[in-house]
Amino acid sequence: MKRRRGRQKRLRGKFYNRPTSQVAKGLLGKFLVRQIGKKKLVGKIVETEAYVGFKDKASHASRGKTERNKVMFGGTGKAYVYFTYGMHWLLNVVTERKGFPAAVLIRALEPKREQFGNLDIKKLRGLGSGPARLTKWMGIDGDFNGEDLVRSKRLWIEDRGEKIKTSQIMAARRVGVEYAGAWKDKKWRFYLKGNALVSKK
DNA sequence: TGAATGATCACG
DNA sequence: GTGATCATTCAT
Repeated sequence: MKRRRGRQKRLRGKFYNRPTSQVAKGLLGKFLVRQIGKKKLVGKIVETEAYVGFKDKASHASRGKTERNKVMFGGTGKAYVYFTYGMHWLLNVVTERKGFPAAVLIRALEPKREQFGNLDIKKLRGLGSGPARLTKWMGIDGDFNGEDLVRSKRLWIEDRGEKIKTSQIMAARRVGVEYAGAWKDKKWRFYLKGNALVSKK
């Protein structure tokens, strides 16, 4: 039996070094891969949010560089992982040029069918639907802060040839940023239309 | 709707 | 040092 191969392409720096909303939309339909020893956890990205620049009041970077957010100011394609609410880890991918703080929050994954075809939708949501759920599922914590997704052997994003049409991409207000003044109404959350793993409608 | 739960940030 | 806040989730 021949193994089909060669269709999976890891995303490179060029993909991430673009305007953040474009990257956020571009990540929909790509696959987040977590390699743990010989095991792989794979989930399709179905929901993202863009956090852009110094002015975005919803962004951690709006009040300048700090110990926590410094990865956002560094190179593109790095993971920005932070702890919040005293119990949750959230995963972002850093975008745009060095020195300009911007990132895409990964909000929901659709666990790959081959691994989880026997689970009902409720259990799949428990794994991948929500930014803190997916990090818990994949075992992503502060140790991954600054991880280079272009080179890492344990975490990356790849293109598996799935094509997403513009008409499938929905834009909405971001979640949990009511404090952000006028910026709370920016439609910088993107998700795949009709997908059951999206965290909020 | 509210509790859980602790790092981070602004302030002084 | 201290107190308020928080890019969430789960149980009530």
